[in-house]
Amino acid sequence: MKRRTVQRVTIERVFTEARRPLGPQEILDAARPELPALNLATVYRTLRRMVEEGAITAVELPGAPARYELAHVAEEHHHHFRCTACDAVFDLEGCVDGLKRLLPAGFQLTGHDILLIGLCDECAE
Amino acid sequence: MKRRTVQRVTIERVFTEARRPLGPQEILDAARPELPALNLATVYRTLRRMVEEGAITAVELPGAPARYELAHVAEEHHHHFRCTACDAVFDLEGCVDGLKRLLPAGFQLTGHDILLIGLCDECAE
DNA sequence: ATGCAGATGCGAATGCAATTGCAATAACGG
DNA sequence: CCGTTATTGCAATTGCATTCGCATCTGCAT
Repeated sequence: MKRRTVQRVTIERVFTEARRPLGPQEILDAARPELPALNLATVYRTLRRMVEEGAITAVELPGAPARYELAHVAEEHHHHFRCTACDAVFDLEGCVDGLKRLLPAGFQLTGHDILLIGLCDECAE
Repeated sequence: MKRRTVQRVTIERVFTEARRPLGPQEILDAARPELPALNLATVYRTLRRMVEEGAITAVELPGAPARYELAHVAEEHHHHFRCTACDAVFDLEGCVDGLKRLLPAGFQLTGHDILLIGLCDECAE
């Protein structure tokens, strides 16, 4: 039977408060102030569990370990922004047109990823 | 002093003939018919060397090891397509407009990656 | 043809993210 | 409040891509 532990509750709250995709270490850092004993292995176990349950989904990024975001966010088609200074990832709203135009003859398009890169508001100051 | 070995010449030719980004194992597979003794470590060493020399550049992909493409291809701004069936990556020409529109207030845009996903012409048949 | 670095092949080793074994801990139904 | 058993912390382990050590080989200047 599934139990509602402090660790799990805290990790869930970290997600809802962050409002952006988080990596395992980011989650640990965010949770440590309130739960100093939290272990990275527990974070990984909880992430895996939450993915299986469909509570969160993985955000794969080029050349970086995956981040995770709440499933209800992921349901809305959207893309991401990565800050080159603080390495945080943010959700973007909306999409662009004209992707099919890039497709070579005979290729079938089933999906796409767009990643904007630059400085987030905090790092841009 | 730098030497012109069969291994290196073969790897260079594999690149020019492939006309798409290649991963280390793909390079090995493509070269093996003519150079059965070629070793993966040599492929890695050669790739590293070629990156340092500026002959090729790395193509980072979400959730997959990097591929490499000839530098003169990379100089032209372009994006990539990944086939979900054969896992090959292809170069695309052109780009799209309206990316800035996705940017939240205060964020600075310095670059972007676009990856189209689907079936390549061969796998679509 | 010769010699000497540079390059290769091979297996072992590394780095890093992610996972696991296990004893200790704690959630929760009764 | 108890007992069961899921969950945790911790350290050790895995898996995978990539790199390294070193003896051997081979371009290439002489």
